[in-house]
Amino acid sequence: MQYSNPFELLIAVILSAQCTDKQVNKTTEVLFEKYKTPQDFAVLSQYQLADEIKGCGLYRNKSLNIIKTCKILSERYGGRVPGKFIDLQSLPGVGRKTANVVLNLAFGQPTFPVDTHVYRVARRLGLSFGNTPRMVEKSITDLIPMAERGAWHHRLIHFGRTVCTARNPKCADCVVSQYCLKFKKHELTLDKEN
DNA sequence: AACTCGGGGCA
DNA sequence: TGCCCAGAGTT
Repeated sequence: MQYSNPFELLIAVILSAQCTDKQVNKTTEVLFEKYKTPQDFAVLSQYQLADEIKGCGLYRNKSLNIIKTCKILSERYGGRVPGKFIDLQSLPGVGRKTANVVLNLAFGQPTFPVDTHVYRVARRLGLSFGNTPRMVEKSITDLIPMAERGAWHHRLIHFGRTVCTARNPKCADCVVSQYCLKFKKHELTLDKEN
């Protein structure tokens, strides 16, 4: 994702939940042409914004959250995106994953955003010392050099979408099944439903 | 832990 | 057509 400032990045990442980057790019290309600042978004009605972002799904939640977030940004943060995790995560529509994406891409902080694919793959392969999202996050962050974070993020996601899927993982096609904790413990099998 | 939101992607 | 989902919030 290439966005010209932290605010556009934040909005784009909020929109990207359960939605493809392609759809987000198509939506934001039009959206940021009309509205550029938190103040521009804060005065929109929920229905106006919902209509603009409809293509990204979950539009009722997202439009309401974005408007709330933009009001907070303009009233409490001088119209700027805060650079602290605690501040970001407390914004409506912003969870651990979104906050970490913004911290990494907009503020250059060494975070590793953990989405559902990274979360699942890390636990199955035993890349994490614990099962909670923040333990997976810390384990992965410690394990992978920040210079390679972006590349590994995409590799793990692609791996999770194509091979190490949530249901019916393709263990027969998996090049690392011999190292997989779940596979060794027979909690994953070659063809049974998981 | 389980549910909801929802259009898009894909078989 | 029907199933799943490159998340977060609520109960």
